[in-house]
Amino acid sequence: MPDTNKTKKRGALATKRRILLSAKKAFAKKGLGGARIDKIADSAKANKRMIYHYFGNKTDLFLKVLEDAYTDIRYAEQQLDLDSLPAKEALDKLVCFTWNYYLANPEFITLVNSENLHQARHLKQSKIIDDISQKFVLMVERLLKRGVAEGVFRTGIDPIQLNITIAAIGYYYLTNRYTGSIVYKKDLGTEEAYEERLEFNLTTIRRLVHK
Amino acid sequence: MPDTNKTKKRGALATKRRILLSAKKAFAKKGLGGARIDKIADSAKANKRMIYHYFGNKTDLFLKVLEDAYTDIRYAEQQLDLDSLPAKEALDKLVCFTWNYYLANPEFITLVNSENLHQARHLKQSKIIDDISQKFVLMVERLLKRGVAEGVFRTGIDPIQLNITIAAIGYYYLTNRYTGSIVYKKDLGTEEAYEERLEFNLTTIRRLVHK
DNA sequence: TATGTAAATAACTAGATAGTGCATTGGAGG
DNA sequence: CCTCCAATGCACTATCTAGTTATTTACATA
Repeated sequence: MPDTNKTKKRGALATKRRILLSAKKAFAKKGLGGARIDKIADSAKANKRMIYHYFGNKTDLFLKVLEDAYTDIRYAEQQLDLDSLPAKEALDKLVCFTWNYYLANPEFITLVNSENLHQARHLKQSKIIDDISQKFVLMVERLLKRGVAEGVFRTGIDPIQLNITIAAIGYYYLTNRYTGSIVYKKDLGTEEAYEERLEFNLTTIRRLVHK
Repeated sequence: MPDTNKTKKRGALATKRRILLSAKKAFAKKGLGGARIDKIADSAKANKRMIYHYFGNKTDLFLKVLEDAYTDIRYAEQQLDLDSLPAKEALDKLVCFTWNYYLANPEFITLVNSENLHQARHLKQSKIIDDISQKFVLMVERLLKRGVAEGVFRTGIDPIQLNITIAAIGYYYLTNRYTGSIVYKKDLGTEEAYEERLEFNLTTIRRLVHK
């Protein structure tokens, strides 16, 4: 019988998954440089040797974690099915989704931050990122065109700049809420503060595209 | 003759300055965890011992670098003299200034990023941040009120949310331009790309406050 | 010129840290 | 039951790192 590849001799796949999950947490919390291989192995209830066995080295492990993070968010975006909604509602939905995704998956933000600190050195080598990104950009492009056709969006909006802006107003708030809470002398990390911010972001984007 | 405290026996003040400058570069490039005390000492053309002599330890040095970075930007903002301009022009000026400051002082961004990764643990202990931040928040508050009085801004805009948004749309673009260039298959780091982004940001904020 | 003191240096320590060589184990196929 | 190999475990290394101890050097003042 050939190997089913579902579970090898001794839970190989499960071990791999545990390592990836622990690595994601560690890299998100401490960055590539700050995360420790020994601690990742421990918290994955695996042996350090397995990390090198399955992933080669620390930076390869980091790349894999990063690729998975991008794959996950891009997949979730595709499930939004924006094409079946009126443009205005679709855009609102995208803004809400982006915000809620960041909130529910804080590792995504800090992983991306860490990679940008390294000037995307690892992601540049990735062979899967191009594919999954393209669909996402096209989706927003279609949405903008449709909004113009429906007569609710103005013309001439660059989809890339819009995408970046939607990400920025959520992402920045969440990454910088710690220093922000000190500078503005207000706890930006409460449930009410989050709701207030989402409302403000919806206004910002609606006004940006409005005719 | 008592010590003038300008330059002690052997360039103490100059050594301190060189250490701070090197530390700023190192922390900005690698983060608190990634920066190396030995390398900071070397590139400051100082001895490692001097770092401990003048700054105590690594985290204290980091806090000092961070405090200086905040002091610098808040000081520069005060020089804008927004109160003497019509509200609309003043707001444009603030958006441009923020963008150009980030562009000209990339260390500021990465230092703040690093501190947020640590949940502002160090800045919380700072005794000077509160003071310098307050003036800044009040400045934007006055600007918004004046814009309403002049009849050019709508009412009910939260100055904190506006501040955060102005920072976000510049800051996020610049920190994430590396992964962004891959995702959007477009070099976001060119001079033209920067000009395009600033233009877009001005539009975003103008539309956000517009009556 | 002598002297006290701050500035600077070098060598060291104790503990981490990424990565490896090699032995062991356990389960699937024969 | 046996055999084989992927999965696992353990101990080791070479290097690095924050922080320290002990010492020397240079200058301002008397």
